[in-house]
Amino acid sequence: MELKNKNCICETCEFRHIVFSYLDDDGIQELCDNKIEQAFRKGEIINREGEPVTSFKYLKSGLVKLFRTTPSGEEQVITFTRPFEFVSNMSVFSGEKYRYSVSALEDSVVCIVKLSYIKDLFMKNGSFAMGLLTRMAEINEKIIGQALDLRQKNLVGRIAYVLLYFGKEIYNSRIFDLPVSRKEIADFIGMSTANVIRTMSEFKKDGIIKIDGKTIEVADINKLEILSRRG
Amino acid sequence: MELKNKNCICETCEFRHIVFSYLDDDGIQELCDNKIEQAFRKGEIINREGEPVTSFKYLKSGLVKLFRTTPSGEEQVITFTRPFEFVSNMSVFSGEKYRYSVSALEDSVVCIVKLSYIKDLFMKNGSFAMGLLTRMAEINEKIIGQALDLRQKNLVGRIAYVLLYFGKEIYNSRIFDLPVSRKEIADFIGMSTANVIRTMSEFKKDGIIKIDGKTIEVADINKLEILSRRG
DNA sequence: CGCGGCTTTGATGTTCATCAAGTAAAGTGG
DNA sequence: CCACTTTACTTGATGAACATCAAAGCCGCG
Repeated sequence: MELKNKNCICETCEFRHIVFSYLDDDGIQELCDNKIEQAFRKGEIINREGEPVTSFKYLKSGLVKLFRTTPSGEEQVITFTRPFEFVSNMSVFSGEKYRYSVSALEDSVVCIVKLSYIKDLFMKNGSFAMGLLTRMAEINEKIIGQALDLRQKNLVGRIAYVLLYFGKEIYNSRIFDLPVSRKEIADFIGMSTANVIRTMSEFKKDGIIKIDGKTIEVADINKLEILSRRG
Repeated sequence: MELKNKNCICETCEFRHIVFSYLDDDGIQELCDNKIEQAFRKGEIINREGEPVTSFKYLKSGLVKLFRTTPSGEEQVITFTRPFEFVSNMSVFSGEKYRYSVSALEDSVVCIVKLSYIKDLFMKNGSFAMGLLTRMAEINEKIIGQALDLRQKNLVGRIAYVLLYFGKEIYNSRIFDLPVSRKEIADFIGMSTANVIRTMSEFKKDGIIKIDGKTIEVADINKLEILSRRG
């Protein structure tokens, strides 16, 4: 976990157009002064459920998972997010403690902004506030929609859905390396690890996907989509 | 579906302290001028999934359910909400169309505010914006948390959870009339109607609850809570 | 009064979790 | 770099949990 307070490069950050599109150059400069970047290696925890929220964070690069731990000690994976989706989630404003944990699935860089600064900005700059609200709304809709999508499907449908999700939403490629273990997929779709593996093996036997360890190749996307829909 | 553009009584509306606590008297007066009240009878649709969002709505009195319809035509119930939780949900800012349908489970009154007015207010009044964001965040956390809670439980645990939810969160009473059919409970917890009924009958047999049609009395809340936790 | 929808219960079958045992892979310390 | 340990993965067999089907009773409503 390495801390680098780089020279300010926010002016050219591609993020600017997504999150802070309503800030002028002075505003961006000020943001920069209140921001640090932090790098996390694969597997490291970025936020821990229950700990106080002290800053506003967003993912600059990498891939993370949101999850929570049930009273009985099992992990529930809530969703996976790429850059341009916030890491802090709504916990920032809705409470003083993180509702979910966040960990890095790939090496990731997180921008960390003083919470008081973001709140101040939010109060003063209506456009910024509107942009932030809209973005947060989208993220929540995604999480809720995913949960509902999965809920209505059976095992086969859920596996197909997840594979399509990684292929289309996360990697935008027919071939990709799964960033998660089979168990994490199980924790995401709410099924047992053994059955996740079994179902993936069957997809392989049926020529729908090819598997080599973590590497997945979608061989028959049509069939996968049918399975996802009908599941 | 009856429309009444009452004389303005927003100054004394208990809502004021929840949603619009950061508006002064002039602000409230203005809000009133941009608002109408609409009454819905039990069973009526307030918002329909897929239709354009034209106004900002919140529940003044009554009880509603949020739901969506799956491609195969089944209903998925997302959550139930009482007054002080918004009806519009995040759809208002995150997209032009409603993501979910909303219908009245009891006779309900909805306040309808011009969307452009709310957006304008949001832009100009930072405190209002902050209050709104916080509230919306809470609602989303509730929905997501409920979905995750239910996901980790088995049939028995889910039924126990739902009964406790109605008793504690919705009615705050040991005896209450279920505002939903058995099928709607099934659509909420993601189990079959037959098994919802069966499980409730077993709770009755075991003396955990008493059932008389829609009327439920929680006889042994301890046992119910244990079942909910262990389920 | 009769129809349709909601409720109830039993019987049956499918789906999925669990257990177990073995293999591969990945980290760990010498 | 190798032996060791641990963790992830895989597959089969078994049983539990749950859906589905069916038939009957109930209730509200036109």
